[in-house]
Amino acid sequence: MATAASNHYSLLTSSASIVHAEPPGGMQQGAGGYREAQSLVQGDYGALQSNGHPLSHAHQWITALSHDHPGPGAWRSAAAAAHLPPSMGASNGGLLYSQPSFTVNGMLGAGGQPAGLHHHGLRDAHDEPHHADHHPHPHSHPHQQPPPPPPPQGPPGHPGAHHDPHSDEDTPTSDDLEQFAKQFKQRRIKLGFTQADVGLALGTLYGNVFSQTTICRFEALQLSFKNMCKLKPLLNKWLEEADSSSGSPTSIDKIAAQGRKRKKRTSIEVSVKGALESHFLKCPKPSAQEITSLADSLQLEKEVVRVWFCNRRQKEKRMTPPGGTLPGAEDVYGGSRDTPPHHGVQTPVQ
DNA sequence: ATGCATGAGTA
DNA sequence: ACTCATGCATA
Repeated sequence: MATAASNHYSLLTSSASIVHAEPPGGMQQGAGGYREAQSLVQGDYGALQSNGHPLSHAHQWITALSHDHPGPGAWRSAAAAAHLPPSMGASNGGLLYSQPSFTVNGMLGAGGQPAGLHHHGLRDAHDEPHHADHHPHPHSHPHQQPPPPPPPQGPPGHPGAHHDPHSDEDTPTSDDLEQFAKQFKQRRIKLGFTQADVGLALGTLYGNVFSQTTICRFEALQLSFKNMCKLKPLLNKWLEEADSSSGSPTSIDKIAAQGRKRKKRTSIEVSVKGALESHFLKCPKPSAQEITSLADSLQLEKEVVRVWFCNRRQKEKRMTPPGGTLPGAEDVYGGSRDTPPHHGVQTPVQ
């Protein structure tokens, strides 16, 4: 039977007392109506400490980066870019990451490190040509890989002064990002932090919490170019703080995702995935009706199919292609790429 | 590490 | 309705 399309989401009502036991086998594919329900409980994230925990952290999404930016670099304040010497010798063999990540280790100086003091705006200083690079050609669906290596985002002052790629000033190149990501991972591991730890630390440091997922994707360069650029400064700063205050108290901020019901993850059968794959190759952007009929033939909710395509497209836009450069189909960097002699997308994947 | 999902911002 | 950044849940 194809895929389980559960239509009732577990209500993770606060606290960790409920161990939602989902009986496998109860897969009913009813029409989905979760969209409606979700809008009712919108905005419960920040206010659901029903346990009586003195949790006062409620600001997580200050990511209100719209079109109101400081203009001159927001990050280029002072942070001395401590370029990390590539002296790491051993790349760990892998499975040493612990999910629990309750490592009470978030650094944060208790003595001289006012963590949550002032979280300056983190909006990415972008005038980002959201569509400045949009497909010049009216048709041709192949794909478009915009990330023009370095978006011309010259600071209002003196251009033509690039020399050190490690400086958090100018926009890094894809190559820089790749190197940074690698070094970051090594350092992080050596310091004994998990990806989740870093995510939390960033939250306490700047007010922006990130999940293990995001850190993981950063290290694996599985984010968009723009996103990578945005996170790099933060992670860079974390590194500085990390090795600087190694052994400081910690502030375990437990920001759990409570409340809000999330649709249970739909498992799509491999065979069905294959079908979707095929369609994607033919048409990466099917129309609403296309999706509907496709969903019908595959016996999936329309939403699921729609989301699948969305996610699929995003994947295409990531930086590093899965499993390295595909033979004959590698052009993640669009046409404006002069194939640098060095750096072959390698994926050591821990 | 990754698949499916949510939501803000846009077009 | 899409893109994009991000994350819960899961393999």
